[in-house]
Amino acid sequence: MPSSHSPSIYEVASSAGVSVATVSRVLNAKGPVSEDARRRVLHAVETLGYVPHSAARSLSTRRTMNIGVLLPDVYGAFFSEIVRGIDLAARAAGYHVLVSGSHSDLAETSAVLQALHGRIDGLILLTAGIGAEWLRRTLPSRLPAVLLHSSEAEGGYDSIRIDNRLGARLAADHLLDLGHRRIALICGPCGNTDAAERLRGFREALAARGAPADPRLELPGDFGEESGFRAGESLAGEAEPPTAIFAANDAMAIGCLAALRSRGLRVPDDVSLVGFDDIPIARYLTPPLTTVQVPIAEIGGRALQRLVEMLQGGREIARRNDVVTPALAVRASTAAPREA
Amino acid sequence: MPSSHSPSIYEVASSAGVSVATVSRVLNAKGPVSEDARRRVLHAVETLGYVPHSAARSLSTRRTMNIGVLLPDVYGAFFSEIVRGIDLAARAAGYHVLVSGSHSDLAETSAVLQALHGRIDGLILLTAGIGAEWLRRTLPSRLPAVLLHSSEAEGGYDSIRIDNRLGARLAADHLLDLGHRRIALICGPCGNTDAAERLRGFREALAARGAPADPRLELPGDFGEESGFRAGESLAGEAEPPTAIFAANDAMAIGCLAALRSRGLRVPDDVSLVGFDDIPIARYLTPPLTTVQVPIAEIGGRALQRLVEMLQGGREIARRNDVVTPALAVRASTAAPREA
DNA sequence: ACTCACCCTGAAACCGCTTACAGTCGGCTG
DNA sequence: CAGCCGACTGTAAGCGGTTTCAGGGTGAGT
Repeated sequence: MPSSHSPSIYEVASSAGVSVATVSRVLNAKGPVSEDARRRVLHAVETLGYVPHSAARSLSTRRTMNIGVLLPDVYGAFFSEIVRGIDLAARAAGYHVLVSGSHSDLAETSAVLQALHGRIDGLILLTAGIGAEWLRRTLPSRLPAVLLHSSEAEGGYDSIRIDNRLGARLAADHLLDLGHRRIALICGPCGNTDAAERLRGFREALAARGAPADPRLELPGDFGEESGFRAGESLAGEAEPPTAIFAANDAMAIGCLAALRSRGLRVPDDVSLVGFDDIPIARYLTPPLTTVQVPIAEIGGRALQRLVEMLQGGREIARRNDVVTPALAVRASTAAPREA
Repeated sequence: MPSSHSPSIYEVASSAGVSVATVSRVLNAKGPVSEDARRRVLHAVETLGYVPHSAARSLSTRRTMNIGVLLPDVYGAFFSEIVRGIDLAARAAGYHVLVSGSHSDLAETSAVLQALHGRIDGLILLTAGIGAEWLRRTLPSRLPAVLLHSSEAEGGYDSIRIDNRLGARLAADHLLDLGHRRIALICGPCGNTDAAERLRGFREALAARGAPADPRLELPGDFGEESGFRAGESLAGEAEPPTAIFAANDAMAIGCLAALRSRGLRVPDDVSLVGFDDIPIARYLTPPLTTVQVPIAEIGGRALQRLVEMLQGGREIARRNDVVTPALAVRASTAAPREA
């Protein structure tokens, strides 16, 4: 039974008959220590159940060994995947992960950022929809940060982003190749740069092939299942429904699929459907969802590794703005249109 | 442009022409401060862009204002929901959330727990499958903790658990009421107490109604989609397939649904299917999944609130072992058997 | 005018750890 | 044998806050 309060390094030192400096040296493997002293210290640590107090350590080393992850919202499979990737890599590197999500507005985000001061060594920020100037104003300049999902290369910050335009083009081209001409789009939330880029890529692909651009076929959405469902209902109710639908993410595709089915439209026989993200369950839907494949967890892991490099390597590391190239996973939710 | 290093409380004090004690008093709204001094301090804080260093604060107050969340694994919608609930409540209470997942074995978990020492004020632990004695040996006795998903009332700890047996009975009774007699079960991972309880409730319900208990209809699973898919394939291949299937969680139900569909079995016409958890997409599946509804995010939120009460209320709070009662959400994946 | 309470304030002691610096000691070299 | 070097160790000064405690005003009561 250990004593009721956590022992400090002083108690370990006196129990081992050495000074605190020696205890510290043993525990951090720094500086020379005689084999005899080392043994005594380790023994004292063991019997007292000593664990260094990390706030104290942080105060003197100026490192906390934890990194912050700020998300626009903690919701759904996408979030879960990205955090999984980060957590895995963090553990390997000896870091801890402090997450925070559901930031309704920028003021709140900046409050959270403040509260994180001194609590984290680095930051991974999902910034879809956050402008570069806001970042520059709000992010402490000393805080190493990696931006995920930022729009263009945000000047001055490291970032990893998905080539959303390319992904959207892949999806649209796939549908065009199958012979579809009336293709609807379920957009993401306005203000979200990922969503905007996907919209742009989609339009470009259609324009490049001379497909009609019908503004009534671009429906609003918010990346949630519910909005996809509503869009699907609305499209199914059209006098002349589209023969294919591209949802800007998988969650909306799932909602849309449910709506189409409830309206008696079969996928892919009556309508083809493409999603974006390739969340784990996409392949288990009925029918399996054709979608733009993004290595979500891997991106999270890479972001963390990059951050650790920055933390260890100091300043001399060159900034990088990586772009991840998505691929199309063709499954059974797409087919040639009926009367093609 | 703020100076290149973060200002300390001393710089704020000298800039405001007061002592550090006064600055601290202003910032923490403790002790009397003249209106004049308060204004000067706040102004200095503003111009210097001062943010208190939380490690230093933690060292002297002995509180970190962050709580740890340990999960068996960071995966899927269930995790995401629970963290969302915790995060939301944490923000409201001024706490930060340190997550850690993917603990393959107990040794690793206990290492993580050690590393968390001094880093967190309290702990929320998803313990499905962790024994009480391990907890008592490993958890620092001073660390307030709330156990989620623990099996029985783990002596000496606060906990919130779902009544898994009841949930499973609800699901089974629903199927029995519809007239099903050959009901298959896709189990969760062995060693997981949630899974074990669900199995138990399922068997009890069948026994209570005199339904045949066929061990070949209890298939292994691991809470992942893939295992549900395999189970579904195996069941579809039977000479005499069951008329209903109860999957111990929604992810496996989704996998199973895909397998049944690919084998040409229709749900619910040929086979009824029930899941467990009611993850957000369950209602958007085709057909919408009948499932045992668990307020996942709410449970996370309650766990955090409970923890905060313990942290603020001190020792005089009575331990509680809450049980959350699930309800059955009947949707379109269940129907009376064909030849009933 | 003297006390006393009360409000406000600052000096200084912590919190627990790291680390620069200044030894101590034994053994080797010249 | 003096001198030096190198391996080891301890003392004490931070890190940046909070908090105790004593003291300096001020106004009221007598």
